[in-house]
Parts: sequence; structure tokens; C-alpha cells
Amino acid sequence: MPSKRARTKSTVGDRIGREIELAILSGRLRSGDRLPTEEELVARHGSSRPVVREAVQGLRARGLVISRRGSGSYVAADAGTRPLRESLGHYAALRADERGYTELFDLRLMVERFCIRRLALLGEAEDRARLRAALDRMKDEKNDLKRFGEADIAFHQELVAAAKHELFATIMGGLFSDLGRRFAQDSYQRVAQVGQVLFEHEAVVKAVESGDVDLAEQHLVTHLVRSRSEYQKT
Amino acid sequence: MPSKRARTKSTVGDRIGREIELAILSGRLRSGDRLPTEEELVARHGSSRPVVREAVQGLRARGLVISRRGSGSYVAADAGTRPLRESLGHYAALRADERGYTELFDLRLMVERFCIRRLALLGEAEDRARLRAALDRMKDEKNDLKRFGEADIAFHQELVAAAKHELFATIMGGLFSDLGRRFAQDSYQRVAQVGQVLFEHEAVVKAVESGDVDLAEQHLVTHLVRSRSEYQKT
DNA sequence: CTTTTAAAGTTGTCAGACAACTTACCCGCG
DNA sequence: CGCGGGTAAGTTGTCTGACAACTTTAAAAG
Repeated sequence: MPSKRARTKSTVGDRIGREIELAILSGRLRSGDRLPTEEELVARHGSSRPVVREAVQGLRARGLVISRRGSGSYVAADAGTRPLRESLGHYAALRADERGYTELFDLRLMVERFCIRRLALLGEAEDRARLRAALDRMKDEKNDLKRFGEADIAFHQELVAAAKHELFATIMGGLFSDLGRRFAQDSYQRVAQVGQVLFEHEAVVKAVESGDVDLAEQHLVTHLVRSRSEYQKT
Repeated sequence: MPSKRARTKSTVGDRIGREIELAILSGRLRSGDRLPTEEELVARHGSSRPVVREAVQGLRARGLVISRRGSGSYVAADAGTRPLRESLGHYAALRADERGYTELFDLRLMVERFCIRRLALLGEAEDRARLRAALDRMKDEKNDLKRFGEADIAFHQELVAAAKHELFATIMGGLFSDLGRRFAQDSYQRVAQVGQVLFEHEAVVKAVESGDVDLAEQHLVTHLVRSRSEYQKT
């Protein structure tokens, strides 16, 4: 008789952690608010300090909480988006094989397509100006391959940010995070590509500025697909 | 010895946690492998047991590791996908307002569109049969609203699973996880919708079976958009 | 009023111990 | 010799107590 699948009866620490997490999720504790002290949590749950500490440590590991020695523990400023961004970055780092890269690129392509359409269709003038400014910064860095690559990443993140879609901005942040930044990083081994990239970006920005939704999407897709094939060549 | 980076807030536990995490990410520790015992980690890092425990607790909280009392700690079977799935579920639970729902729906719509196209275009016969089978299960449950709703969720997850896209399957899993399952759950307040839903699903499945990519996408989008507007009416 | 210093408060780390549970081995029995 | 049961060793979960490192507050000194 196969005994019940290794129960690992929810430890006390997990229970306390979930309670605090629920307080954050429900809005009772907001960003920047201070958590009860460990001593207070011990008293409230009738548990011991190591258990309470492990509960808080769990929240800290997931990015919901930060602790400052001597002061206390607080709900992280970006408690809403950071766990998702980080776990996507970890996922990207873990799936380093060809198939994983392809799948992540599928996601990136979908997100950017959505955002460029929204920006061209509904974007305010100032939002489109942000994209133009990001392109200008790329031009300024065209002599430094490393900084050019960073400006390129910034351009694509600005694209999503200008579309004012928090979830997609978070996803892009995860794709380009420290752990997942092989995107677009190895693409600029040769100076010859810089001109091509600028040209393609220019086409996208111009289409957005003229409000041509389909053209903007088409130029963006062309650019990204070519960028992916460049990567695959290496 | 005070490190050069005096500003560093990284605690010893975090450092140990990152080391183990790196071992998992780099493949030195694979799913199911057992971690060193706490005693061994203590000896290796010259630290104390509470610190080591907090390090492991951090990994456990993020879903990379599971611990079994009396046995040891092991790399989770789904260490690659679980953190992403859970953090997306938490995000969905956190963004309970109208805008958050809209943004999550944007993601869901994009993912399902991608997968239905791939399934209609490249899917094997057996993959398409899985979708048909999921639809049949919905029909079997059409007299029980609760179970019908669950079968509906299963249908949409089967759609993504049949497209064999691990990342998107993980994302859908997060959207429909315990914490994020307000999707499609409140939609079936009235029996009248059951027939409509079955009709729309039938259209999608038929289009997939006939290999009509655009038609399948169109029917799916129609269904999902109507489903969203149903939700918004409440 | 400003600056310095002291005190209280809070998290980080350490040590040791016992409890709860799992695994593996050994022994007795068939 | 094979096999089942029980026992011992191994491992994580929890508790207690204490001190260290750091922050914040408030009092004291100028």
C-alpha cells in the first residue's frame, strides 16, 4: 500500500509565512510597511524564534520582504513584480539550451508585438518620444559595442514601458535580468551589425510616429527574427 | 574579517543559498538529487546550523528544493518550472483589480493564440486528439457547473500542453493555479452559458482538426474575448 | 539649537539539545 | 536460504538561551 505521498506536513514556519504573505496579498500590509518584530510573531503564534525566522526568510528569498539588521523587516518596494521578474530570470538562466532559448524568444516576440501595436495605436505623443529618445541614445553609443548592446536592451524595455503594460514590462525585465541576459548580448560581435540594427530600429520608430500599426509590427518582427537568426548562427 | 564591500547586505545564509542554487542551475545538482546534509553544509562553510537551515529554507520557499524529515533535502522534481508558475500565480492573486485582470488576460490570449496556431499547423494527430478528448470530458460534465468549469480550465491547459511549449504551459499553469484561478471560474453562474461555451469550443476543435490555422485562431479569440466580457459584466 | 553619546530595540549568528520521522541494517524465524 | 520485523543510526523540525552587529531614539552635553 503506497503510503500517502510523503506528506511533509506543512511545517509551522510555512504556515506563518503564508499568513504574512496573505496579509501582503490582501493589502493589509503595503509596500514599505514594517512587519511585526520576530518577538511579536513568536508571541502571536506561540512558536519559537527559529521557526519565525525561517518563515520570514522564505518571504525574503522570494523577494516579498527585505530585512535590515537593527531596524526590522519591511514589505519590499516592488513586492508585486519582483518575484515574477526574478523567477523568469532564473528560468531563462536554467533553460540555456536551444529549445529553451526559442521558447523564451517566442514570449519576447509576442510581448513586443503586443506593445508596439498598442503604442502605435493608443500611445500618447510623449510615450512615442520616449522611444525616439531611446533610439537616440543608441546612436550616441554606436562606437562602443558593449554600451551599444546595453542601449539596445534599454530600447526594447522602453518600448514595453511606453506601452504602459505592467505585466509585460515585468516579463521583459525578467527576460533581460542579470540571469537571463544572453538576449541580444552576444549579437554584436561585429561592428557591421550596428548599422543594420539602427536602420531597423529607425524603421520601427518612424512607423510608430506615423501611427501605422501594422507597419510598426512588421518592422519589429523583421528585426527580432533577424536578430534571433543572427544568434543562432553563432 | 569585514569584507571590502561593507555596504553588502548579503547575509551568510544568502551566500550559501546562492551557491546551492548555482549548483542546481548549472546542472551539477539535478532533479531528485539529494542535497548535502545540513551538518555537511555547516562543516563546509564553517557556519552554524541555523544559518544553513535558512539558506535551504530560501530555496524551499522558492520551490527549488523539498525537504523530508528524517530523509534529507532534494532538488524538486519540477525545479525548473515551479518557481515561475508559482510566482505568476501569486502575481495574479495580487493584481486583483480590473487593470490587473485585463493585463493577465492579454497574456493568456497571446499564449493561447500562439498555441492554437501551432497545434493546427504542426500538431500530430494524437495531439489534436487530446484536445478533442478534453472537449468530450466537458460534455460529460455539462450538468455540474462546478465540474464543468474545471473541465473548461483543463481544456485550455490541454490546448497549450498539446502544442508542446513548456514555457507557455508553465505560464498557463500559473494563471490557473490555486492563487490565480479566478479565470473562468465565476463565468458559469448561469446554465445558459454552458451550451454557448461548448459550441465555441467545438468550433475551435473542428478548425484544428481540419488544419485551418486562421479559422482556429479566430474562433478561439472570439471565445476568449466573449468570455472576458462575460466576466466584466459581473 | 546642534552635536555627541548612551541606551533600547531588532535582526544576524552561534551553541546545544531533544523530537519526529526515515532509512538501512541485522537478527530471528520460517 | 529467503524473508519479515524490529532496532539503531541518520536527518530534518523545533525549542531554549545567549551574544554580536547594527539601527533608531532619546537624553545629555556644548
